[in-house]
Amino acid sequence: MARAQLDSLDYKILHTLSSNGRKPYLEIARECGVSGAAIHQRIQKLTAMGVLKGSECLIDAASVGYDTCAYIGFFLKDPSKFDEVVERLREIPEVVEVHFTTGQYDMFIKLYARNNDHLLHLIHEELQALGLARTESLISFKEVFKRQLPIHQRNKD
Amino acid sequence: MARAQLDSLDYKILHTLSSNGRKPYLEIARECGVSGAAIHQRIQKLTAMGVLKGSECLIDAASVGYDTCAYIGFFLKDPSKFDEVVERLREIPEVVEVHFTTGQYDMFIKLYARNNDHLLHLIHEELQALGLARTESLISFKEVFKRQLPIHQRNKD
DNA sequence: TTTGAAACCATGAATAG
DNA sequence: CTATTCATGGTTTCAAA
Repeated sequence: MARAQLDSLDYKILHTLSSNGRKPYLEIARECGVSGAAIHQRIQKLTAMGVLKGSECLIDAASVGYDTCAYIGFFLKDPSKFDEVVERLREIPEVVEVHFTTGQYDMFIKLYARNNDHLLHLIHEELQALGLARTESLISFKEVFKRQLPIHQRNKD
Repeated sequence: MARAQLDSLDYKILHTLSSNGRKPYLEIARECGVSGAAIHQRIQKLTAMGVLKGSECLIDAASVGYDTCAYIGFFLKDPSKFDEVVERLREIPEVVEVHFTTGQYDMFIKLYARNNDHLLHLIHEELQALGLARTESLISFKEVFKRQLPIHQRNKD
């Protein structure tokens, strides 16, 4: 997706919703000095353009039983199987991000596991079966912070 | 945060909101066969417990001018300055995640940049000034997918 | 957990700038 | 093409039980 042509009201809406996905449109409208219907129409436009891709709640991982977060980089034994590997990664619910990267690895993923045993299980039973070579894991023992992209009123070109 | 004691209604609520942060409470209530007030009270409880930590909208990074996503691992020259470094990373808006990790690095961060030049600027001007040794960058040229933690009705112990 | 009531909000149509 | 007003029905929220 290319850079979208957005004005300052669009940015204000995105900035607002990025920190509170449930903020009422009317409240945003009051903060921006426009009508509620205007916000509603902008949000429909941003969604249709693919700039806004839904909303989700933030859940504390440890509270729901995921104590381990890890990043794993790897090369594939058979690089022609990229797409197939992606599809199989999609079926492993613990895998929450998949990137194609430059340099050090072919692919780089983020996953959550219940504990270290579960992580080992995921790596040995689920991931190795996909045909990986040279796997490297990086275990996060503390996520110090996590936040959204910076959305400015006016982004410079 | 330790594992919370949650029942299946709590999990159903989290699962529902994790894919649609704006779903009306009454609609969730109908799907779960309880009153709207019950959902409202559960969400207040989950929020007070720290299980639910707000909600945010999903924004397409490229549409708002961020074409480059990178992960950077590094060691600190002076490991006693962890906390100070975290505070300074917090002031760099492009840095969206900070982890303390085992093994390969002291710290591991995720950031977004407008383009490769901007990434280079961030690394050389902003990050190096924090006192880093042995930095390694990993540039994602495609985020194949990104999704939420798996939330099941019933998580096994 | 439920009900019920008041306040509030989302949504779309029609209209005006 | 985008914003506004307005009407309708749905939603949030709180107190009381």
